[in-house]
Amino acid sequence: MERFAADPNAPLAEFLCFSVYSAGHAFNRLYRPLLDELALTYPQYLVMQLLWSKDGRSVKEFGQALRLESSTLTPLLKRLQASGLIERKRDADDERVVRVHLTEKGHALRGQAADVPGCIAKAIGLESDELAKLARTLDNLRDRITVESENLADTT
Amino acid sequence: MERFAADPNAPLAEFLCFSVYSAGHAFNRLYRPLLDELALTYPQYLVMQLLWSKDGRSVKEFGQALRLESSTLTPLLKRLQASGLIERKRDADDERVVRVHLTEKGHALRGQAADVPGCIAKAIGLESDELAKLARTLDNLRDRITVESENLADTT
DNA sequence: TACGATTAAATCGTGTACGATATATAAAAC
DNA sequence: GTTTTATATATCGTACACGATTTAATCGTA
Repeated sequence: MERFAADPNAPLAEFLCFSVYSAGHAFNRLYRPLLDELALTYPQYLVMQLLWSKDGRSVKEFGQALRLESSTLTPLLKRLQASGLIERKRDADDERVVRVHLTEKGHALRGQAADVPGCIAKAIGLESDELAKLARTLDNLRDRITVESENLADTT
Repeated sequence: MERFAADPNAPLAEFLCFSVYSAGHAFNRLYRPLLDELALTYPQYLVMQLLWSKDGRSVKEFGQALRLESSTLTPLLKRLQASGLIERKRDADDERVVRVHLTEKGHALRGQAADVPGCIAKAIGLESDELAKLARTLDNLRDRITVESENLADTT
């Protein structure tokens, strides 16, 4: 392997990686108390969002949209099925494909989830312009989210 | 729970969350082939970095630096101990505290890891100025990382 | 049309991550 | 000085997340 240790940007790059890593955890902790009320995890919530926008997606489509492998999605979808929110059926035209459909209960959950995006937006507390800039410093964002996350947890 | 669904930033906020979430995965996939050569995971690598900069840290200090809980760190540190890279000892002055020290092997790994930051910096491909702006769009960053990650995996 | 190659999911093993809880030690309060 | 409180790790159960591999179905092409 080549050596790039002399690159002066090397430490900054690693700081950025850690910022993303820890910001991800912070977001997860922010979502958790909201999604607990829906008995969903964050990845499950993402799957439900996709289904609410378009029903009958294949496992592959979820993988492309969420950048996840079938080894992650298959167990996740089975858990959503066990919760009674979705059904999984082999495609009649192509038996390799598994298509996911919302149940009554899955449709009904949509109303309950309507609050979530607004709560997140409020917790993040950014204007549309700033969102487009994607948070000038992820570290500051992470800290703010952590505080908001704790506040949300307190009032729940 | 209050309703904020009318907030026009709500969808943007959720997009940002997903950007961070998926960028985190992308970084992980970028690091994996590099860290495989060291037989480390990314969180284990972070712990080693902290130890290389200052030995004898407590579990709590790792938790504060990495924003992780003891329920995450304890098993992780036990695995590093099982690999022979670190030792865990109760602090003599305060028996509640567990302090972590590098072994010979742990010290030696530092040299092997010297390449990693430069490889990451190169893969991300940003100047110092841009790093300070923290990637104007995390989605673009994620895509670039994914490509670089695949390239790295090919040549390994 | 047969058969090798490709594709879509599923399975398996390992390693995070967390909240809730437990345990042991130390500090504080009385 | 004992009892309460706080602190530092550890344990447990659940759920991602991945790479490697497997299985089954479809496609390509000779």
